[in-house]
Amino acid sequence: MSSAPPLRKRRKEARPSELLAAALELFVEKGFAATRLEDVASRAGVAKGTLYLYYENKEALFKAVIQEGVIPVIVENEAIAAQHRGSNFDLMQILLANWWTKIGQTAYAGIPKLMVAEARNFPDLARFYYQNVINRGRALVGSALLRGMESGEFRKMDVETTIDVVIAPILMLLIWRYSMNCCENSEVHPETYLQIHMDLLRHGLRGTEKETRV
Amino acid sequence: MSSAPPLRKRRKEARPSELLAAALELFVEKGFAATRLEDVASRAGVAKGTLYLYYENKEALFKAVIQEGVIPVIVENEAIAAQHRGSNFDLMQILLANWWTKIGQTAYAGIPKLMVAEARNFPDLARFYYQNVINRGRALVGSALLRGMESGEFRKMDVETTIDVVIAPILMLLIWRYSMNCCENSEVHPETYLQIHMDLLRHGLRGTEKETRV
Amino acid sequence: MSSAPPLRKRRKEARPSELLAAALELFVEKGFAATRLEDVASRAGVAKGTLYLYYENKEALFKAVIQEGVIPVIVENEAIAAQHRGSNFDLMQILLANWWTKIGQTAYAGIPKLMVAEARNFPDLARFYYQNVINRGRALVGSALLRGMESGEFRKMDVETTIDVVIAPILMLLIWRYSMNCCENSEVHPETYLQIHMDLLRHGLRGTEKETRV
Amino acid sequence: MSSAPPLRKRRKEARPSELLAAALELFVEKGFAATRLEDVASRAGVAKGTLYLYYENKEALFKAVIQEGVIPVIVENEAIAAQHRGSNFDLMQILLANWWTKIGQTAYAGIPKLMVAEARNFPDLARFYYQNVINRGRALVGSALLRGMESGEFRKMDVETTIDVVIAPILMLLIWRYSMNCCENSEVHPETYLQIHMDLLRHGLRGTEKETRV
DNA sequence: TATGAATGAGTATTCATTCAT
DNA sequence: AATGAATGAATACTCATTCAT
Repeated sequence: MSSAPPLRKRRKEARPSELLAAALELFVEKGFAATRLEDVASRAGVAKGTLYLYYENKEALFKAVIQEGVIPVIVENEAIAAQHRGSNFDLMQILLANWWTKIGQTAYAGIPKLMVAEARNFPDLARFYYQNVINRGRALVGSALLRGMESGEFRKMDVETTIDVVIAPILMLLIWRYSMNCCENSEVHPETYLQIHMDLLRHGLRGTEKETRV
Repeated sequence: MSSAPPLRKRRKEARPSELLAAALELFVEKGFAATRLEDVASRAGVAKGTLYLYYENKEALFKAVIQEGVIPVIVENEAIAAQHRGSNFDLMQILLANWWTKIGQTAYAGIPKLMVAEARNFPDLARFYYQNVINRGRALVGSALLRGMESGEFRKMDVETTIDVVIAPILMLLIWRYSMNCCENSEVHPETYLQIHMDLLRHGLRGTEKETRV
Repeated sequence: MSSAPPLRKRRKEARPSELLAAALELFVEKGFAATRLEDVASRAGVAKGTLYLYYENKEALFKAVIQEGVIPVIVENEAIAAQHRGSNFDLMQILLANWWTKIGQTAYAGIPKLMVAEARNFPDLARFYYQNVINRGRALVGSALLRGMESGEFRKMDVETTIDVVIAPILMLLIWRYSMNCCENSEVHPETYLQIHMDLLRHGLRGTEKETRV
Repeated sequence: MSSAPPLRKRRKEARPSELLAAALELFVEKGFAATRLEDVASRAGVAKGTLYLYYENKEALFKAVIQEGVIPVIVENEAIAAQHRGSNFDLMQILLANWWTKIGQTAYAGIPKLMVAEARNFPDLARFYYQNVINRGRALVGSALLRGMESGEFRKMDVETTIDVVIAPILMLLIWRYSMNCCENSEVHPETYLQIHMDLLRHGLRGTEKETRV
């Protein structure tokens, strides 16, 4: 009780992240449409109306979840990529590792499945996510692939399409976990999965020796 | 049995599949929750109440859609695999081609996204789908991979996990198409995509020359 | 039970007017915004959802009330005016008498006050009412005034403004009854009120003898 | 007491009228129910909670607005009438002119419509308004009419009812302005309107020459 | 069989009011 | 006195399901 800020204030500052955490959990668990804001509020320990003091509506809440949770990782990865020198395949591994740590192993891991499931019904959200997450993520992979192809580290392929093929298993890993996990034997070991994916890619993307020499 | 059966009877017998077709389209387009049974009925040319003569409720209709949808193609592919001799990579290409023709290019293409989106809400349906579609699909890929590894055509890897990595981009192609397609530049060219996927796999799975010789 | 139409059908045909009557009562009693559709429905003896089978939403219900109740009287009066020959003051008396019988002495009498009270908050409704009721009512009075001025029956005055002055006491009579009626001694005797209004108008509008002769 | 009192104190004492002014504007603009107390507070430059230090609740605020609004003008007109000698029609014109200046051309002009719209919901307020404003206003007009009839300046008519007929267009002018003004061509020119009203009255009320002589 | 009229549970959002600071 | 964070009651509208015809 010495010099702590008043309780009211302390709570006010903590509210947004408490609300975002509760919203993330419920969105991931039940989907966007099926999540009741009253449940979000009560999980965060406040009343329904309080939520509206911080977020204008359900969509704004969702966007905030994405904004706070996912975009920072994209930004981090953009910085990593900008500084990186050397093997482009190594870069992709580093980006993946960071993404896995910050997203794949956290509560945010449920977001890709959430987006896939709700995109059609909430085009605004889909567009927001597409522009702020997907597009930027694709750009990261794309530039690594492009530079690798130019340097001879990778074979020459259609870059835009290759991006999607490269990303797909990574997304699918999470989508799987948050959809079909009901079925017992569907337990994938993520680290093994990612390792095999990258292993296949290493061989699959590799330029011919001739090209590499050049 | 000379001419076609009387119209009314034909109609009556055709009802279930007409309803399923209408339901598939709408479920795929809007998702389960957002699909109105009235719309399903009117697209099938009947009144709302009629639907309930054939399916107990919305959930039963959904299950019927899924169950009718995909299994026949699995059966076909199982026959193809049983007869196949020679390169296991070729076999995988053949299975994929058949699957693409029968599923990927038809209205059933929307089912994977639908299952992913709704699995959590319909655990027993998810289990059904898992056992009858996913497991059998995985088994097909798995035996091709296994035989390929044994023959030296493929490198040795953890088979179960590799199955998932191999399948993931194929599923993701469809999931993508039925979720994020709202966003302009997300136009993937499926044939190119699949070709690159198989191309990466060909190189990625290939056994070392040494092993192959053995 | 001889040849009566089935109960269901009979009720279906009666619904709209039952709903409109209930809506009129409640709108007039509580105002548009404060009227709960659930109350309208239950006063009409149906459930909330049933209302939506007949009227798309609250505003549509309101417009229907006006359409069914008020506009026909306007139409009648337009027909009366079209056929009328002779004194324009007499015409105004006839129009007023009809309006008083069909509106002023029925449940629709509450509508002017309703519109005045809610117009600002529901501009769509206001516009609808203005165009379909007020404008046409003003036109009726306006053409009587104009012809009367041309024939010398009335003095020459600014017609558009005179219309409003002539109509005002008539509207105010109803507005008064549905607002300040709470106060005991505010009991106006409508027939006397209207008679005095017309009496004042008769003298007030009268052309000079000179003009009349012309 | 030389200079103005300290700012803070002046502020405090000015609060109530600042709040009433803000409330009047908003009540008139949006109606009672649609006015948000937060908007009233912020227009008056205080926080929401502050409002409750001065007025117990929304209803109390509304009552205060009405009570402060109009009575002073009634008092003025009562004084004018008490002193007046000569033509009773002239007196009515003078009273109207004063009322128009002090009410019709100020923010108070919105009060009649406000009272009409809300009287049903606030019966005791309506009674207050009736007794303190309407009744006293009617009495002013009534005594002018009565004396005019006695002197032969006006025809003999039912005084109580004539009062209402005479007042109606004046009230309606303001009611109109604050309700249906949304609709384009409903632009009334107030001065013309009032002039025509008084003009009609002058002729309408006039006693027969015979009577006048007596 | 087939219809479609009727039902009523379920939810995002607003805002008057309270009260800890 | 003044603030503004927190509360929770209140309501339009949708749609799966039922059942009289």
